[in-house]
Amino acid sequence: MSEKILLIDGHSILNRAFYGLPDLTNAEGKHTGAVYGFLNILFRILEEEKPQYLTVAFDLHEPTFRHKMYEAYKGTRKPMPEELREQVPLMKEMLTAMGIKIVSKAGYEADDLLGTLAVRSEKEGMDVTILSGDRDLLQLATEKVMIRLPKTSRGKTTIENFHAAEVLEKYQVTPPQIIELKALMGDSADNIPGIPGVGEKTATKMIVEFGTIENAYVHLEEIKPNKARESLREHYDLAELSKALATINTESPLEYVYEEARLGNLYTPEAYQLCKQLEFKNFFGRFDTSAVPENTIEQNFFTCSDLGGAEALFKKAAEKNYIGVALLSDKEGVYGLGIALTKGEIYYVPVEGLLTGDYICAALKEIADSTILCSIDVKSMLKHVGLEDAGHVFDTGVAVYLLNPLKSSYTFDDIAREYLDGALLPTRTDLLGKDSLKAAWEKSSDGLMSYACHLAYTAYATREPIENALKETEMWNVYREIELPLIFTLDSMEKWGIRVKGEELKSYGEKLQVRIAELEKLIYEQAGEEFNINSPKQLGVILFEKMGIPGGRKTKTGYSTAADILEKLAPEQPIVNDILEYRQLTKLKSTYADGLSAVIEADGRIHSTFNQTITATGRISSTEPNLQNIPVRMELGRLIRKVFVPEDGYVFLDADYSQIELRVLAHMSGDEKLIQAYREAEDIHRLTASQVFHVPFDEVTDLQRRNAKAVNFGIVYGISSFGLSQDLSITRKEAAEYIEKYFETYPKIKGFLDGLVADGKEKGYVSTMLGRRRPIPELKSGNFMQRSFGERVAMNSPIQGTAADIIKIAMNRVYQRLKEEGLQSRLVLQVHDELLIETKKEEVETVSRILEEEMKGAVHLSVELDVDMHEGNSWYEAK
DNA sequence: CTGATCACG
DNA sequence: ACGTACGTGATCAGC
Repeated sequence: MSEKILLIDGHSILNRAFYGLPDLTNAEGKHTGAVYGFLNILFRILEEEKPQYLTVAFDLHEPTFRHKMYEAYKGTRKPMPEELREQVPLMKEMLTAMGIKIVSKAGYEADDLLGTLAVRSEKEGMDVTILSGDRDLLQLATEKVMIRLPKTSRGKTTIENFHAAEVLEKYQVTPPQIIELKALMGDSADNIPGIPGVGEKTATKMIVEFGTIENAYVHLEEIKPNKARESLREHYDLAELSKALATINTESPLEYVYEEARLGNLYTPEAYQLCKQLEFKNFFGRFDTSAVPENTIEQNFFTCSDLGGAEALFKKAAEKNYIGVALLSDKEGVYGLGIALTKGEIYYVPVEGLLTGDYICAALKEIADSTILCSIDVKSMLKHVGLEDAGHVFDTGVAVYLLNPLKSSYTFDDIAREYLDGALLPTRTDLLGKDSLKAAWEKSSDGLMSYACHLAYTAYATREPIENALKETEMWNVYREIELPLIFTLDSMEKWGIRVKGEELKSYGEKLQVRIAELEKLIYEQAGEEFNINSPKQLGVILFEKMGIPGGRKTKTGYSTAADILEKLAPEQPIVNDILEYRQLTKLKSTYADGLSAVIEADGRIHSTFNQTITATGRISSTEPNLQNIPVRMELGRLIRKVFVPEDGYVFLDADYSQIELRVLAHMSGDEKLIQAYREAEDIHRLTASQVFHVPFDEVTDLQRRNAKAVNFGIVYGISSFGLSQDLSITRKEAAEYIEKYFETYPKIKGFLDGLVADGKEKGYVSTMLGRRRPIPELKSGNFMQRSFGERVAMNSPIQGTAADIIKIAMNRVYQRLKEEGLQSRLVLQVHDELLIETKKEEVETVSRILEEEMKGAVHLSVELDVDMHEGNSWYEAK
């Protein structure tokens, strides 16, 4: 087995990664996307190829021979965007840290070095793989030299591979003839002028026929298209120049020692540090961190495992103005407590012997009377410590979420790095590995102690800078008035949970199963074979190949079998309808009937988790299970809501805002016509239709109303004619006309939306009415698709986010009033614009008044906030 | 572990 | 020319 060398075209791959990926930045604002993408593809290729040698070639930023020749011909190369330029040294630093050989040479391009090394290595008897984004390199392909060209389409990277044979197959010419082809066609990206009037087709024909440009000149008179012949005759100098430009020099005088390029351990401590700095979390797992020296503060950690010591510690803690705490706990119990009294006095109190979880939690509650507990996750602490006053806690996680709601998680090492001057703390995985808290506790691991202390330290040390940041960004009010109290509201909802009739859920599932089995049989009969209906891949083959339904194709992995596609393609096919019904039923069974059954707890209730730090817009989300997507639109699914019932002696009161987002739009835009519409109309979609289509209110057709409704939605989503046309199955042109008419009807809306985009571009973020921000880095992207996305987000986020702020205010007030007025009724669910209260029967009147007052009065807008309310003995009845 | 699909607002 | 509606989470297939 011969040895293998991997040669990488550094700039070219970095370039691909830069344009193919969203613009990532780390906490310091350093651009990292290209480096990340480069590493991703590097790791992938290494795993596939397993080479013994590896070298990355870079251009130097000095003009090379080939540049000079070209620049003499015309101008200079186009500049590299700054966001990419700054990543070049970073990339080299990373490669060096990983012990990877880098080559570059004054006067030579990376291409030349790659070509030179490829030729040399092949002579040494090696297999060669060249990774580049540049098709020019194809001239180097042989039987032993493979060129790999990564292509990113729709976010997914596929790689095209070329030995000499594949080049011939795809381009009809040999690899050396690629040079001739390029020279004739030209390549604006590579600054090769080419022959005017000669494109890919003509060039290929000429080279296939004559082999080389020189030979083509010999046979000039035989060249077919007259235009090409004359152009060629006229531009012989250009052909010569182009050929020289396109030719890769395979004999560069490069000093190169193979041993220096031998692949060793890439996952060095230096590389790990760099990955941490750049926040490449996905790569952390690749490093063996056991031997990595950490920048630690551990010398200040003390364990306090005796009762007397703990007492003294708690007493001291109670005298501080604020302390950092980390209660290590899960559903099953409490494992320990980290306490930071100052930046240097950090203690760990394990649950052990006389120091029980209950004791520690009781102590914490008492301490909170006289000091502020700063924690990265207050809600998890509330599960065990019955605090009631938001004034006595500081939630680092929620605060950092407000400052940047785009992150997918808020870990202490991230928070420390961002708010403590780049401090590099070990990660949870560094300290605990893959162990759960419980597992670590059972081992009495030192890691657990260190973990608790690092958490407490971070919460303590970051409080001030984070508080300052909230004030500077004018989000202190949102934090204090909305998010902080919300922690307590959500905690209460989670603790109460919602009662579910397990038996009925089970029989609902069984009922579904009967029909599912019938459908399965029908589908197999029609298909003529048994297959996995749940596999889009298998299903696609059956429908579009075996059964010959026309018009397939859509996704990168094969045919799309999504419901809307199938409905448009073959609404009359019985098998399609059976499949759609099958899909619907299996969804209901697996996600809802079976899924919900599995999470009913011993108290007969489901306790979902409401996450406060997930969404980019400020909404909350619900997990394990998600109670915010229980079916309602279709009757069969809606029936599931019958198993959600109040406790005996209670009923449900369900209250939802009517079109809150459109009302927010009316208010924020200040459009008098839309505001007036809301003051007048019961049915805003019908009124919109009547105004947009200039017909009397009572004569609006169902179709007109439906269209108007879709436009209303579209506006809120960040309108685009394409999106609307998809939704309504109309042409883009028609959709554009609707939108235009809408903007004519409500003249201030367009200005408002344009203003949001302009504002977002200028500031880098957009804001809700209450000051919550969402950064939109995509607005600055050079990529059309990403920038357009940014623009839609700039239009949608302030609206969706303001609505989220409003219902959060309402929830907090409802929760507070139920508590203050000593009522037994309780808030149990929030579904974005809807609140569900498990209401004591005697309190129905009081509670409905509270709901109406607090929901309508949460904020004052120039349109009324309308609330629909229903009472029932199940969620089904109350909705 | 990612993509496709589909449930909700 | 580019290729899309905004925001979520759970499940299943198939690498």
